[in-house]
Amino acid sequence: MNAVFLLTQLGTHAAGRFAERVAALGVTPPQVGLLRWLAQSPGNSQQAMARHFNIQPSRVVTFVDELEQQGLAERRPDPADRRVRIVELTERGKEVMRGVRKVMQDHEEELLAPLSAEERAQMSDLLHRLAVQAGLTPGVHPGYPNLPPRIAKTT
Amino acid sequence: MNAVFLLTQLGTHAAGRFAERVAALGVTPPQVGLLRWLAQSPGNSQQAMARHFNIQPSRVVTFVDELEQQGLAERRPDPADRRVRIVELTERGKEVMRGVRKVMQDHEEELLAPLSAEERAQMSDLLHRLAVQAGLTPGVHPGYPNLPPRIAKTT
DNA sequence: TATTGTTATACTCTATAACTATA
DNA sequence: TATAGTTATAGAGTATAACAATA
Repeated sequence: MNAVFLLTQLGTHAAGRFAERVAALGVTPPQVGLLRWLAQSPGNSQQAMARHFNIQPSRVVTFVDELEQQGLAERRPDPADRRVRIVELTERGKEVMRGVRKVMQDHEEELLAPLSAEERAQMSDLLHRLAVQAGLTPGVHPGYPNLPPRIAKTT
Repeated sequence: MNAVFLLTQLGTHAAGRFAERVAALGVTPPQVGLLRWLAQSPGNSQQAMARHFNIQPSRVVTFVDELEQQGLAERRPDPADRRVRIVELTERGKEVMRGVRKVMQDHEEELLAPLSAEERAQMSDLLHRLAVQAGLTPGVHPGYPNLPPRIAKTT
């Protein structure tokens, strides 16, 4: 079987397994992406979030609504510009993030189980070079925006 | 960046690029999966298709309807059992398949461009071992069934 | 009774555009 | 006039269950 199809197959499989694991923490993979960014780069507006993940502002509203309902994040007014809402992790959000980090480790260990430490390093190196050439943003899953050009009707 | 996240990122990216490429042929990635199977294992029923791709029979109906409307496949009655419909590629379907094979080559070449022949072999080997351990079915993209355990609402 | 294919229905995910409140 | 956030609406994708024809 060719390498790129294997890559796609494994990537999809890995995403599915990850979804199963984080479901135990009560969050979805897209939410995990947002939480990780909120943890790493605090003090950003919803607009900044939309730009970073390359999604529509209206989707950000939905995501942040969800996180707020689950008590994982909060909207805070920006004193400098009353149009802007700063999004921040709550204590509970930070706690979930600790769980997410653990899940990521277990997930990695499960999927790479058949490889030696040396082979894992090899793999990382090869994948990293492909990612750079493909122009992927580190830490941002490409599944966010309108990636798959959905339709292809001939008629 | 960890290897498994890179794998997921690249897999999703690769799937998106592939979708763009086959769109030029008037088909979607799921359709390509079906067409490939129809080409390789002719004479199968819709039920067999549902089992092979691990999808609902009702989805098969939709898929085959589409392929039939685009003139790429046809339903034929099974002489032995009048409940069964055999699905077959049309001439036009076979022609599209030739285009698909070309697209797959170009796609592979584009994504693996940064790697030498030796590194590609290495990569294939590593990925193959991961795929075997993950229990993936060769040639079947795991994106078909109800893979992502969609919801994770806490409330 | 069981199975093949089909239809009907509902629910999630996402894109677009119109709207508000501020600047 | 432009921007941040919001609301409303519509479309694709998919799961489920009920159904007709045949075994």
